[in-house]
Amino acid sequence: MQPTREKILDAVFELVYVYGYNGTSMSMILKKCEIPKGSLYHYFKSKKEMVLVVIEERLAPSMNAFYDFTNDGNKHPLDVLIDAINKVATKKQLVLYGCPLNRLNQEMSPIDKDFEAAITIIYKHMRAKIIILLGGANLQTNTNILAEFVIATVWGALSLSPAQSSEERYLDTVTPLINYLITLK
Amino acid sequence: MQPTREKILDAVFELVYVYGYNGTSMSMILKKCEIPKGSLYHYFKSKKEMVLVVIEERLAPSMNAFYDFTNDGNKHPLDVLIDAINKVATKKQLVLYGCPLNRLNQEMSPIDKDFEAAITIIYKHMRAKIIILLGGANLQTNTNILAEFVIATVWGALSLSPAQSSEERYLDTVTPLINYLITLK
DNA sequence: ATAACAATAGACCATTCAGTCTAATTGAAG
DNA sequence: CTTCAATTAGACTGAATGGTCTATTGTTAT
Repeated sequence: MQPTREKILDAVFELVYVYGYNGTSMSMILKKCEIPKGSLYHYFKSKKEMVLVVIEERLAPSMNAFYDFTNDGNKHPLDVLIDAINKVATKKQLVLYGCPLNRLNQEMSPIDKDFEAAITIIYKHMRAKIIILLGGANLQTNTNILAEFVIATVWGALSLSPAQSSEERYLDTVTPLINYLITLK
Repeated sequence: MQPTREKILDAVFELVYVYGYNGTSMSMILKKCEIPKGSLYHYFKSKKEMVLVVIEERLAPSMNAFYDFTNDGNKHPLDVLIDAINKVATKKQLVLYGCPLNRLNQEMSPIDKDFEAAITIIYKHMRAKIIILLGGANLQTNTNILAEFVIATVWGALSLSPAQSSEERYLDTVTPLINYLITLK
């Protein structure tokens, strides 16, 4: 069986992803984990501190996994990037709820410096990986700007009304992005 | 002096924009308006109903104003669109907090059907206006997809970490989008 | 002037919130 | 077995939540 602390982090990650920080209550978390309150507060001293741990131990790894391009050997960097963009479509939760980092960012960054800082670190790490990847392509374009553009477009595409969200719609929305990237080769 | 009902709607719009639906309490609203609770509940029967009214009477008009292209006479449709994209940079609040429709969408659409419906109506209306605009350009591309791509990219660019948000950064992020649009002429 | 309704005023309510506290239970080390 | 800390357990707290209720004040029509 999963250790209590890990069980809590998993539950908090999922609940905050869907309901947001302010939309997730401690009682929802306790119910989902089926643990007593004393256990939770034994591991974490407050709700905020707990979610900050979730950002580090759950959100950061899941984002980094997505932008880990080290395996791709001799492909053109832009094709590696395009593959990553397409791969997003296969993750049902992403298509349905959007990027968890972006969601939390929009909710919390404007109102809490600690969240903003934690989220910004992950964002910059992602962006750095893309910039490094694109660096190997000798493009005419500014790769810093290009990396940010790609992230913005993917995040935006994932945030379009969940009402009609689907794998196809995401891929449609992202088609011009891919067309543009191809022209840069 | 502004009528009470309008004063409430303005305050709720601003507070929900920054703090989100769940992050905005009735007491925050009452404090900002400096009105007693009885007045507020005289005009609105609940928090939810009140915010739905804000969506209709404040959010929808402010979004529609942005995508009203009727005035531009003989310009190329793509230039009209590019102007609109650039104009976003001049709105400090947009650059700082992101698109209010997108923010509310991400927070509420996954968890409340009524919010999702109200937000989707505004979104579709915006998109329709862009599609009509692009229709006058006889492009080789699918204008439906292109419209969604543009909205996604702008929303995404506005959502990138508020920590370093600025007019310049937004314009940078959006540069590849504009470059791409120019190639379609 | 008075009736009738709209609007203001804020005390009050049940519930939920995040968080505390003490006690019981477990598990590992000696 | 005993000791001692880690963990589980959940009753409890004070503050904040969204919402109700009754009383008062303004305004307008007759």
